[in-house]
Amino acid sequence: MGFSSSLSSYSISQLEVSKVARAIGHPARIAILELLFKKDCTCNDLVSQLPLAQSTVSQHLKELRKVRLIHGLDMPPKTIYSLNKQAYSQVQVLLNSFFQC
Amino acid sequence: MGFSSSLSSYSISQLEVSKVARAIGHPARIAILELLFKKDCTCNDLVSQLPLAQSTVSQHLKELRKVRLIHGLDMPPKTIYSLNKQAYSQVQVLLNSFFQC
DNA sequence: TTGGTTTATCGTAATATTGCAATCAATTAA
DNA sequence: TTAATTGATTGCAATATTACGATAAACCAA
Repeated sequence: MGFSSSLSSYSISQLEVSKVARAIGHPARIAILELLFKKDCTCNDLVSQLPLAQSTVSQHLKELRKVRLIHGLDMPPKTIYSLNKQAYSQVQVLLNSFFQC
Repeated sequence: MGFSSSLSSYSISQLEVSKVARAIGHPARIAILELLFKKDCTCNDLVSQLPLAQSTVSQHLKELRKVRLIHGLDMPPKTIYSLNKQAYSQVQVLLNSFFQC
């Protein structure tokens, strides 16, 4: 990222909050989280409900996995994606505590 | 943004959540919000507490103003920045309702 | 008036993000 | 085996973001 050179100037919690915020900072990723909240999906399931190409959706899934908001179960050639409910509520708590004080 | 061509494919609330998430998706902007939570500041006040040039801080302030998380009171040549506490708690509610269901 | 202070904006460069088509690897179906 | 399906990855282009210095506008102090 553009600020990687002065990463150390920010606190762990500032970095953490901004990292998850950035991860959900795209409408497609919000849409993916909402769809996965309803039920587990394969990548193709998601592609058919989003205005994006398969490779693009796969990329967004990768971003969400990177911050552990979702979980991919490998069943080749399929991957079953699901919400990581634990991480999900941790993020909820994290954002809440940021906005609380 | 890169997804502006298919903006209409997303719901208002998906766009809204992702927009505020993106606004707080940078550690400098998180730091600014935290500093403004403690007390109102001028741009220079913030510059002296951040590892960034004045023009960069001004740019971040503009982003935060764009989503109305902060408020700028013009007292030329100074501008007094403060949290927009109302918008702040609206964002809190917005994110909570997203994570709730 | 002149000089200092403050902050927004402009110009520019470096980097990151987003999106797609094409392809590859791994599996299943025929 | 051969063909089809699935999804990750690669390569690439377009655009957005981040950061800085320089500058301009608006005010105050001397």
